[in-house]
Amino acid sequence: MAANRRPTLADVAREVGVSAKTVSRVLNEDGPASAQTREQVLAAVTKLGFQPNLMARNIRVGGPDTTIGLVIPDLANPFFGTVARSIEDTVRDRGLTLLMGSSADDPDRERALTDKFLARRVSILMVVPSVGAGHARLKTHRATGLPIVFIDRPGSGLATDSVVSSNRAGAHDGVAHLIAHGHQRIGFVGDLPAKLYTRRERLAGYRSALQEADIDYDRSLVANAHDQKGAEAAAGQLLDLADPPTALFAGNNIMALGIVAELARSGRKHVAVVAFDDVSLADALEPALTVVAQDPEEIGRTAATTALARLDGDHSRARTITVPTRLIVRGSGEQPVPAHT
Amino acid sequence: MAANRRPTLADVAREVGVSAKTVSRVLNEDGPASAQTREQVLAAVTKLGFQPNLMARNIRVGGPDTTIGLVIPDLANPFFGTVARSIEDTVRDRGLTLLMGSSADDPDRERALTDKFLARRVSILMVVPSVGAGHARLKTHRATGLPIVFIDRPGSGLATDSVVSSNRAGAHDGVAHLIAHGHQRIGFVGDLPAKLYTRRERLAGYRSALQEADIDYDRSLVANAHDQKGAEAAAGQLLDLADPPTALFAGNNIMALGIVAELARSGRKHVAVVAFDDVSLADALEPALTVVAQDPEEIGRTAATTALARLDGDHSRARTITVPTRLIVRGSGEQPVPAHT
DNA sequence: CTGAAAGCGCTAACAT
DNA sequence: ATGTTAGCGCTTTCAG
Repeated sequence: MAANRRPTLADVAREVGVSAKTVSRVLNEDGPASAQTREQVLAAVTKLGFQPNLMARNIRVGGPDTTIGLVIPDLANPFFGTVARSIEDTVRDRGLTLLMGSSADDPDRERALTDKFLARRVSILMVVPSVGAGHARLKTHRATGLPIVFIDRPGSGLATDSVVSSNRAGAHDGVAHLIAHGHQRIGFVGDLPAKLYTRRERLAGYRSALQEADIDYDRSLVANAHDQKGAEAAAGQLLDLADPPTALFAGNNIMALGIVAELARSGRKHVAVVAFDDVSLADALEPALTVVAQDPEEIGRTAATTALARLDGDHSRARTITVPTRLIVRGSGEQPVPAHT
Repeated sequence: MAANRRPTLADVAREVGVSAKTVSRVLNEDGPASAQTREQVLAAVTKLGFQPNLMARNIRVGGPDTTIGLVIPDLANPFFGTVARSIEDTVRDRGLTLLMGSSADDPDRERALTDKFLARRVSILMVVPSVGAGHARLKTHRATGLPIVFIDRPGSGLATDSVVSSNRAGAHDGVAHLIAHGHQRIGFVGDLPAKLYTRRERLAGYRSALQEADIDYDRSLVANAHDQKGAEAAAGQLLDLADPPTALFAGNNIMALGIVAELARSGRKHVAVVAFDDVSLADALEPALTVVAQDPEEIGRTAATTALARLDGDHSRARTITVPTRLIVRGSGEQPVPAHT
């Protein structure tokens, strides 16, 4: 039961009676090899169960490792999970493997993860940056040719590619939809921290829609939370105001879950709702949930193709690519405004 | 703009005027070092932006790499995403990093991923095995001491640890709940392929509940699908039967989404539903969705602790650990049975 | 077509 | 407290 040593190139070479380099040649289809040696080598490889050590190979070749480092806030969040799958699908035929981790939106954890990825010499680094994480230290890595792409939010202190949703326009459209259906007092439930890029942008879209309709911005209608339970509480508080909102706008998918759960729990079916980001079962709710849908597949695909282009020598200026959102009207935005008393 | 070479240990050593080994010692807190050299080294490290090459280190040290290889069917599926996050949380303080990939339940893709992970000398291999993927070839890796854990389903051809839900008992309880509320014709919408372990087990639980209640098993009430759209169609077909079911049991979370969507779309609110695996917004549906909840956090945690124990020298027999499910009654299982005509 | 030697970046095992 | 040598498993380079 002792841990057997794994076979190495040299073991295979010895078995066949050739040099290590010959085995290497056969396996990598580098240089020529006689049909006979090829077969012998392949047979020995199977017999010994040899699998080349990719780390050793990489070390010698010197280039980056065939991995992509990906930092997202939460592996369990389906939005980021979908982004990740899309990235994977896009890079698969390039032979790249995903190294992943959750930052929990904590800059220290983000940094720990990126450092690990850099120490592993990833080919590409992709990060959903946390508030408070500086990225200036990544400059030297950019200089070595490492493509860095920020996803969902731009990074800070580093000019590099980023891929974001049309947060401001999307939120504007969602709120305008509510206004078009007669709502004047519209609550905003956003995620925390308040400085989060997506929250700021979406709040800006919310405000611009209000302004367009000559509705005064009322700070007391803006609430915050950082998880579903918090969003439930935030929604409840807004609706308990003396002059409560008749409609709510959810700043992201988790906030949407909280708002919908709270309305269902408390039986407030008359409150109109529009959410930023689609959620499953939105269709099956009563009323069905109107959303500003993001396109996580496209976000992932864009991030990946951008990074691959950089890897292939694209030296053009850093870009911020905005992936459009789409208002999907399903009904919850049209809940009637209560008659004035 | 030329790709600068990254600094190496030797560069740092040269900068300070010491040997490479000394730098190594300082960085790894191996052996002693005078306060002065330590400081000089650290300064040089910062100045040059040196980051040790983990691959080179690993190759020299010879042990496995500090990574965990994790193969799941779909990075975007929140069930597996939650399992992954739980694994990550459990191994974080051991310094292990996740190497992940989606198999799409395709044995070839599963194999390609595991091979890549093995070539990277992962410390632990965790796989949600696909139907048709043989695992006998992993035996030699087990023999070298590599912990292998199968998640959600047992592997085939290899005696190793696995962590699964109490599929059979859970499905039994869910179906029994429907029977207790008067349902006699209960449809089963399961995922594909039919040979999938979880599907078989859950179907067995369904059948045992029927049998317990002396209800004949009717094959025509069993439908299959492999995605949400398919589940919608499958549910529709079952309900269009001449003698349709009055209740449906969903074989997993995706099937649940399909069934609920179809019932909402077609306005068949009278059909009772119980789903295997919880879904978000289940609470907010009308009626709220009764589920047999799995515990993905516990599954991930158990898989991780089991693997870590193996890494720490636990040589006891391979175990299959069953994580209990829990029936969460929310209402959808109590939809009344239509009066007989 | 094949092999020998050198070296990738790092650390183990001895020196000193 | 520090340095030297060797070598991890592989590939590059240069000879044959």
